[in-house]
Amino acid sequence: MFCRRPRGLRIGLALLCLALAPDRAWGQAAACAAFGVGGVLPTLARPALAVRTHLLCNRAYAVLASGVSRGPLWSAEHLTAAAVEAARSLPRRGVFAADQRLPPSDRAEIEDFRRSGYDRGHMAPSGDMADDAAQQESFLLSNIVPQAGDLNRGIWAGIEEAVRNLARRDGDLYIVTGPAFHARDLSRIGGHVLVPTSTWKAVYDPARNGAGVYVCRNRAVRPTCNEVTVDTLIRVVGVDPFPALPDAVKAARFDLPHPDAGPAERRTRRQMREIERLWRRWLKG
DNA sequence: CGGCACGTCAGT
DNA sequence: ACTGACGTGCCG
Repeated sequence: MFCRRPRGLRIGLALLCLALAPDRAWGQAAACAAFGVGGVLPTLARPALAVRTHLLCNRAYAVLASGVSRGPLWSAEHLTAAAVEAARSLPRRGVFAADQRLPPSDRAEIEDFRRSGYDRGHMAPSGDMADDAAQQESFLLSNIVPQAGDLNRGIWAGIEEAVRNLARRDGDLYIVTGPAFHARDLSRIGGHVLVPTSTWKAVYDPARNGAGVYVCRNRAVRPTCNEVTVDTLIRVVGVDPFPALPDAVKAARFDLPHPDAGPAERRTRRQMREIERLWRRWLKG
């Protein structure tokens, strides 16, 4: 992970690579670690996810970029109330750009998203960033996945806002955001960039010593969200957002604030059929 | 992701 | 009318 090209490396070689890493890489890793609970960044519980990954450190978040999905697997932040205050008075702007730290074979390009039908969805949100430089870094495509517009601009935006409000109220939060890919229905845009089936946001609240995860279906028609435990995220997605947390905290349900209701969702034909089906089952007993 | 439930449809 | 393969949605 610390090496630029982990392709084909086995454990021993990876350790060697770690030992030989230049000072700058060590420094980056150390700075990065501060974004994780207890100084520990997220880990991958599913080994298949680890191929062609690159750990990238930014001013306000760390991200693990995948050359397979050509996007982030997780973005980790430590969001403070002070940062939220500063972000509030900062104009929201930035320029989407390919992340030149990644080799061309492992990164998304602007053209991949053009006319794809998907929004460029931030993992670490631009609205969390307290200064211009940090905000610009959030627009790097290593922090971006293809996201359904109604999700990105609807309930997902509401979740981001609700989480910022929680950070203001409780002082600080550790937040890890990422995509989930269901092998059953994978698609790509631009021939390269994998479209996630869901996007999720894990939140640890030190003030209340609790953690929970928002999970949203990344689809155009009915992009609904729900909450699950950290345990469920680890089992299903294969990312442990908070490895340093005790098992009891990961297993416990924890109420996260509900997002502000987005624009009223209109009822689709599919949804009507579902309602009819449930109604029939109810009548049967 | 995997497991279950359900709907569709083609072939008996 | 029955059956199994297949697709799709939901859930944790």
